[in-house]
Amino acid sequence: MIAPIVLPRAFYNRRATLVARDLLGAILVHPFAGQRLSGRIVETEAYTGHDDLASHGRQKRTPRNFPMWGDPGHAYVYLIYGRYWLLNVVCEPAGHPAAVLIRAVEPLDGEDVMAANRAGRPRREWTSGPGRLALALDITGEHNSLDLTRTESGLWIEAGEPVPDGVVCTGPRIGMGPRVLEPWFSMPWRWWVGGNPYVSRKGLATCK
DNA sequence: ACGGAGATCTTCT
DNA sequence: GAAGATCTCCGTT
Repeated sequence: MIAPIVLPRAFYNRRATLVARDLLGAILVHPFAGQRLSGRIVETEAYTGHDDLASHGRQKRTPRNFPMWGDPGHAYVYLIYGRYWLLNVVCEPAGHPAAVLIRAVEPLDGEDVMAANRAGRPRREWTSGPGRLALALDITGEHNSLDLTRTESGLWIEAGEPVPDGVVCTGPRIGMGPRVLEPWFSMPWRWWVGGNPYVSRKGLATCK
């Protein structure tokens, strides 16, 4: 068996929209409870800096959002609605706040653990959403700011089968309030694998 | 299938 | 005081 390739820092040291595209097909890995929990990334969203009304990078630096200003390739895990953890990967050079939200994965390894973590829910609902996948893979605030380019961190992302352009869809980000007008037709923010059952939601879509 | 409300922490106005 | 990169439950259609 060929050793898996852990995505290197240079992969993340680019514009968030490009990283969001190229993360499709990559494998998120979290060893937990003696097993390898993993999933194929099938949906992402890009968030950038001061000019992005929806991004935490537009706000002041705070105890919550500080990882966005750090080195690319690190995790930014934050609590939303006081209830769910959301996993992001930091992009762009340090000092430029930007990140990609992992919105959905397709379960690969550790399915029995995921099933237990998702308490009897149908397989489709294990990892089809940013909050859900964090529950399924046991990703929490303890993983905030870990270096995802090192397996020693206990959480990392491996290269997977590339997803060809013909299968990729783009659209506006999910959950944006009325204040945020998305120029998604000129600059795609949300990326997903067309037709994949684990994509979290339908929505306006451009597919090739 | 669809819509509304609640849970509950961080940040902003 | 209110809104938010969410999810689940419970109501009605």
